[in-house]
Parts: sequence; C-alpha cells; structure tokens
Amino acid sequence: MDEQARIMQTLGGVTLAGHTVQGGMAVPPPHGHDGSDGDGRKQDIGDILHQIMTITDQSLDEAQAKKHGLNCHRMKPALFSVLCEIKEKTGLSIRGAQEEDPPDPQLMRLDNMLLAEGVAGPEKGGGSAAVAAAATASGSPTDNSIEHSDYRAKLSQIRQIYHTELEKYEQACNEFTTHVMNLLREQSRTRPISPKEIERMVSIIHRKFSSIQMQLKQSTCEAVMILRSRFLDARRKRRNFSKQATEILNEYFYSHLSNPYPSEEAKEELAKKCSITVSQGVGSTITVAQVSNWFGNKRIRYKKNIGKFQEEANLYAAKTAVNAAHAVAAAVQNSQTNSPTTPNSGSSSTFNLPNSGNMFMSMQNPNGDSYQGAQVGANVQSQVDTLRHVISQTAGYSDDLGGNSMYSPHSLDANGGWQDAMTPSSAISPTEGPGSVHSDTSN
DNA sequence: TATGATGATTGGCC
DNA sequence: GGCCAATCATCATA
Repeated sequence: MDEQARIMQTLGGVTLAGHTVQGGMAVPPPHGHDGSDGDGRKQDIGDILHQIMTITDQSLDEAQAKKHGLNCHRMKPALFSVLCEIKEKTGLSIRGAQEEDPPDPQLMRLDNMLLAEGVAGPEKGGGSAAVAAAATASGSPTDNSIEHSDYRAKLSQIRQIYHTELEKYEQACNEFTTHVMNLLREQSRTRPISPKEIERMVSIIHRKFSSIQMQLKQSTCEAVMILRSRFLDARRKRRNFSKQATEILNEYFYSHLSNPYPSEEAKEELAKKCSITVSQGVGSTITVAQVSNWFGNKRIRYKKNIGKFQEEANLYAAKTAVNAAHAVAAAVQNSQTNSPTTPNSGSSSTFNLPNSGNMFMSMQNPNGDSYQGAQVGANVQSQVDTLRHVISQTAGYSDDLGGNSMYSPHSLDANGGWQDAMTPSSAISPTEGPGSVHSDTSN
C-alpha cells in the first residue's frame, strides 16, 4: 500500500460538522445536488492529496505554484477541517501541552518577595519599607543612614537590572510568539493547523519563557537576599559610644544604683542627651533601644563583677556629689538672698518624700531650714535630691564596709535582683523631680 | 596579634 | 513586652 492510499484509508469514517468522510473522502454537505457528483468530489480529494504528497518533490517555484493552486482549491477548507479533526483526535496537536495549570506556588513566593523587597511593583516605598523594617529591628533607624542609602542604591541597581532583563525577556517572548504565530498561520495553508493549536503553541512558548522569567526572578531574589544579609551583618558593626554619652549613662546608672531601671521617658531623655553629645562628634544618634541595651549590659556586668566597678561607682558618686553640692550651694545662696515666698508657690514642684523611713526628711541646710520647706527652684530641688541620695549611699556604705567604696553590693538581693537594703528604692529616686529624667522607681 | 571592653543579638523566662 | 544571661562580633589597646 502506498503512502497516499494509507492516508486515504486513515481518513475513513471521520465525521465532522458539515462534512462527511466516506471511504477516505471528505464530502461537503450536499448543496442541492445528489450523490451523482460524488465521484467528481472523490476525484478532487484524491487529487489534492496527491498534490500534497508530491509537493516536497517539486522545485520551489513549482511548489509555490502548486501551493497557490491548492489554497484556491474549492475542497481545501473541507480537507483542512478533516485533517485538523484527525490531529485533534489522535492527540498530536496537544502533545506536551498541559491545560491551564494552576499558578506555580514558587513563582508566587518569588513574586511576593520581590514585591515586599521593593524590586517588583511601584518603585517608591517597597525598598525603603524593607530598609525601615531592618532598621527598626536593629533599633537604630537613623544612625545607619549611610548604610541605608548604600542599601537603597544597591537595591535600586538590582531593581533596574531586573526590570531591564524582564523587559528584554518579554520583548523576546512577544517577538518569538509573533514569529511562531505567523509561521503557523502561514503553514496552516499547507498543513492542518487549527487556530486552537496555534493558541496552544503560544501558551507553550509563554510557559517556556515564564520559566526563564522564573530563573530571573530567582536570581534577583538571591541577589536581594545577599544584599540584605550583608546589610544586616553591617548592623552588627558597632561604634563605641562617645565618652560623654557613656558618662551620661553611667551617671544615671550609679545615681540610680538602687534601681537602675530607667523608665521609657528616662530612656528617651537619656537617648536625647547622649545623642546631643554624640552628634557633636560622630554625627549619629543614640536610640532608646541602645539605651536599653546599655542598661541591660551594664546591670549584668555590674552584677557579675561588682568589685571591678567599685572604682567607677565611686568616681561617678563623687562627681554627682560635687555637682549636687554646687547646686545646693547655689540654691542656699539663692534662698538667702531672696525673701521667702508664699508657702504654696513651690509646693507643686517640690519632691514629695515618703513620710516613713526617709532619712532626708530632717535634712537641713546650713541655716537650719528644712529643704522640704525651702522655696527653691525645680532644678535646684532636683540637685538637692541627688545630693541627698549620694549622701545616703555614702552613709549607708560607711556603716557596712568602712569607707572604701560608696556603693554596697547589698543593693543586690539574694536572688540577684536590685533591692537596696538601705534605701527604699520605690520611694527614693534621687534625680526625680521636675526637669530631671524619671526613673521607674517613681512608679 | 592577643586580649579585654563593649554594643548588639538571641533565646528563655515571667 | 521587658529583663536576664549567654553569646557574638567588633573596637581599642598593650
């Protein structure tokens, strides 16, 4: 059996809308004439098939001419439909084509990540949001501004490359799709290619290109992750606080040794104070989180090795005492030169000491006036309070250890907590008062 | 370069 | 959520 005959046989029994194939012949529906014309049509189909099968043996010009003839043949549409249907039924056209697969979860993950990192989606916001998040996690939203801008610049570079490549891929995909579609359309004049098949081919192309796109997204994600990890590592780079900043923190720590837990307000104020001194030198700020870190570290390290910190404690206590003494002297002088005011004028800002167990209640100035009742300014009052605390601690110590150190390890309780054996920490907050930072102890 | 100091991070606890 | 304790990583100095 020759090839033509075999194909002719293959066509046998296929029925399609509007055309019946009988004995290997596709027959258009009768247009008002009976089967007497049937032999002629059979002849037509046979003729077409013969021409198709021999077209490859012909020269190009010959083939072109034949092709044109075939395209214009009145039976061509019928034959085309039949061949298409056969292809459809034999599954040739859908080989390798999967229908409408659900969105790839990995691709979705990549898309989400690129969106979150600010690589995909609208330009502004995304990247800086990621930076802000990282910065917040580090507790220093502003002091890494140089690193942040560096991060942003690199991220924007990645973004740019990503979009350029994406555009290239899309362009290539479109070009290739158009090319293939044209080719298939062209070929559909000589071989059975249905529009549906072309659509499938387009979707296959898109799928292939989307896998390339996924690779692009994946490598972009990797680049972002590397950048991010580098940025996060950079966060670990630390700078020592300036001397002034450390001094401020130490002063607070040692003057609140009985309860070195600054409140949020106190931390904010300390951060502000430290930042002022730091910004004069380094050009960055100290945040509340850093203050918290500092106090956390300080408490633990102090507790672990109190002996080592005694000297430091003495130093700061002496410093505070001197400052306070100066303030008191100034206050005393002030109170002497100014006539006493009305009893109520300063009462609202006066540090209210607890009634019981407070050794400062009876503390008097050189003139014998009680500080409690003295009409001193708010700041002065704060300094007085500081001095009171320092004196109390000094006094408390000298009873126990013989005057070598101003602070007693007894401020730590047996459980390692901060409980001052001598001073009711919940009541005495040495620097407490208007204009001073507030300690947790006041709560 | 070794070592101590110190700021930051992490995991567990309350 | 704040604190503690352990640990890491870097800085500063001898």
